[in-house]
Amino acid sequence: MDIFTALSDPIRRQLIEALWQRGPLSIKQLGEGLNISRQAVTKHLNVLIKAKLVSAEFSGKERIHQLNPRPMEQVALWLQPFAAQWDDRLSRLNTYLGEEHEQD
Amino acid sequence: MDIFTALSDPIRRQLIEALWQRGPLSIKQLGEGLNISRQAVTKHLNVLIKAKLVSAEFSGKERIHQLNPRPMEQVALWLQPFAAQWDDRLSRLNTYLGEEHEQD
DNA sequence: TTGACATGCAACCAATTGGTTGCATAAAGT
DNA sequence: ACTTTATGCAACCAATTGGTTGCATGTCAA
Repeated sequence: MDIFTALSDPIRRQLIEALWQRGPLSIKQLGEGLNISRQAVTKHLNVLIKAKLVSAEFSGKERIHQLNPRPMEQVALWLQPFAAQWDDRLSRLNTYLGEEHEQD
Repeated sequence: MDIFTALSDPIRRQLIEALWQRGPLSIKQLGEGLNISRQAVTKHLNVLIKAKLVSAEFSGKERIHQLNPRPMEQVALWLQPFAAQWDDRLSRLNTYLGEEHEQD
């Protein structure tokens, strides 16, 4: 599953934000704010898992999810070249990235 | 049209890259590398236009497209909070952004 | 003015998406 | 043991997506 696709759904982005802000959560907990069925939440989470953005493991009967934000780096790296034409702040950031800080 | 959705398709990302690298191009020119019909290219371009990522105007019989990368900033800004947990380079960048450089 | 070229519009189609409901199962609480 | 709770699996569905083809239109070149 492609990461850009995984991030293209607002609900999935909300799930990511929730995990970011509130730490590891179960399916039910993650679904609480959202106005969709539990199964719909599961589907979205599975998309995120396939994209490696989220990892899950069982703790008893609960499936606990954890955010794995590193894959999102790919997106940031794709965006970089274009950043030069954005606002001042981001163009300075782009300059920064373009300096001798490469490591890979 | 949501920007994340616009960026979620690989062909649309290719179109963006083409406009970035080769400058303003017509529909036909943009479709040349791709193995899909002209109309499919048009559809993708229209998605990018609705997302304000691309602007187009006619020059004679040709519709010339231009990249408008600034809207992508939104994506970068969404990504930012998570960057702290990425690699060293990006976490330093995040620190940089988190300093007193805010402006908005 | 005739023909070639670049495009728009519309119909159509298969596959995917995002959602649902119903039922089954395993873990935890009483 | 019984009940509740959290989940998985599968079927189903409507809407959207990404693609196609056919035909119409406006522009440019000969």
